[in-house]
Amino acid sequence: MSVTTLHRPAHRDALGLLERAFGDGRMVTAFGRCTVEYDGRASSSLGPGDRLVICKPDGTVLVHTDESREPVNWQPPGCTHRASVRDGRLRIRSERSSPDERLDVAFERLEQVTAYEVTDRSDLTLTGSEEDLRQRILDDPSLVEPGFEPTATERETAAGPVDVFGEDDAGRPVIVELKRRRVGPSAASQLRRYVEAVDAEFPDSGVRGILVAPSVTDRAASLLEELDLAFVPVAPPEEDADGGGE
Amino acid sequence: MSVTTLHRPAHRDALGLLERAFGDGRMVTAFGRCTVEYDGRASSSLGPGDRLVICKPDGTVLVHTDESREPVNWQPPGCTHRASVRDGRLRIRSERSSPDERLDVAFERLEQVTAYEVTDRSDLTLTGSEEDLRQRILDDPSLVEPGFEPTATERETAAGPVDVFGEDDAGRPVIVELKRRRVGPSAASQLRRYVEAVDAEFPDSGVRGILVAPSVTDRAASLLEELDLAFVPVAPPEEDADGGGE
DNA sequence: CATTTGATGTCGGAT
DNA sequence: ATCCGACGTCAAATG
Repeated sequence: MSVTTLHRPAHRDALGLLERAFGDGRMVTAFGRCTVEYDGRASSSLGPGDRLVICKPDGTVLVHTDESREPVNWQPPGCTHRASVRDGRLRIRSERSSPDERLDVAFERLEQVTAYEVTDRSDLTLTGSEEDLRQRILDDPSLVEPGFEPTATERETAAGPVDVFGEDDAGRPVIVELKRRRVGPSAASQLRRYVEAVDAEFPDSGVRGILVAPSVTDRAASLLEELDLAFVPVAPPEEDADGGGE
Repeated sequence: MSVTTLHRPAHRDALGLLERAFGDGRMVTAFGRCTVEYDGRASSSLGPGDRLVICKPDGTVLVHTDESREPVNWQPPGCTHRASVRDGRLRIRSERSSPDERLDVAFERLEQVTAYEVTDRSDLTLTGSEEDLRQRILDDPSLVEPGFEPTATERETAAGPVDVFGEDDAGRPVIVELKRRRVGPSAASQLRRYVEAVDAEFPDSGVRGILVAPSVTDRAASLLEELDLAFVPVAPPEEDADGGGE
């Protein structure tokens, strides 16, 4: 059976299903009125309300309300779940160490508990990432500027790895920092740190820094100018402009 | 009825439930073997597999596998969901504009569909945030250094708002940058931008920058030294050190 | 709207 | 394990 559901279960029955599901690696959802306590990197307390709780076999817990993409409370992968009944409430506790963190959900009313068998899986293929932008630059370095010649990607510097490293037509070292979307001041600072690091490696070589992104904010533009860094606009990856459909 | 569940429903029945649930603002979960296509800020394609799909009345869609805290695909709040049946598959489409984004889930096997009525809600109270750290500093400025006197929080500068602004015992302007956890080089850069901005406001006033955080990485430490910025360690917010019984 | 920054960010990769 | 930067980051506060 791929899905097992209990509707308004007795605690005893819900507990049994949860323990079996946790034991054999099934994913679980529980819905009902509950409170949630979290303690770890921070601490939080959530009063009674209707929430959907998801427990994954990898140790993840998600507590979702009917709003927002983000869970109101959660536990990351690697935790261990336990279910129990105390004070007439069904409880789900999920813990981990390093860092020590603990999440407690206590249901005062449990509407439904479901266990899912997840067998099939496929991988996601994503396009439009910074990696794609780098590939575009490597395919056509003149997108950065005529005469630019990439010599390395992810080149290590004292300030961290540089996206694309190369030389301009005058033989000067060029550091290219890629961003897939409009950037703020922090990207300029980041680029500047790289330039300084490489400048220390090759004193007086005239190291240049070029930020490649769709666009920059005003503040970032000022900062780039002040730091003597260049900005090269690149169009964001083409939408499949297939007006399509309907 | 607070929860409505259909087990291995006919498409027609599932469609009806989805349309009703979308119409009257209920939250929905659907589990089964499906493919997912996304196009918007990036594009992605997800082959057939077992996933839990959550549609919220605020326009959120989450597609979860049995691993990871993060949905493998999603749509943020503000989208509009529609359900349909085409090519013998139950489909859920969620779209929004600005930016134009579209998510399509197509079930080739639908194990269960559930609609939830979410009524109750409470607010989360969280402690241990940067805001808490600021409050601690303001309560006891000597945590930064003896003689430090805060004069403003979120003080505006050309580089953005400064966490805590004040004066040291010699009357020099002090910029305090707070971080709730161990910091890397970017925090040092950020602080440096603030210092430069304030230095431009008060030339030759000897503006100082102090980073307050639990700890810093080696690279950040070097950078701080190089930039002539100070670091003051603060213990992370106390865990309720109630060793507590097992 | 756009900008900026924090987050229990999470995640993946490299050391 | 720590460090580092990307992310379809998200979400809130602010102009």
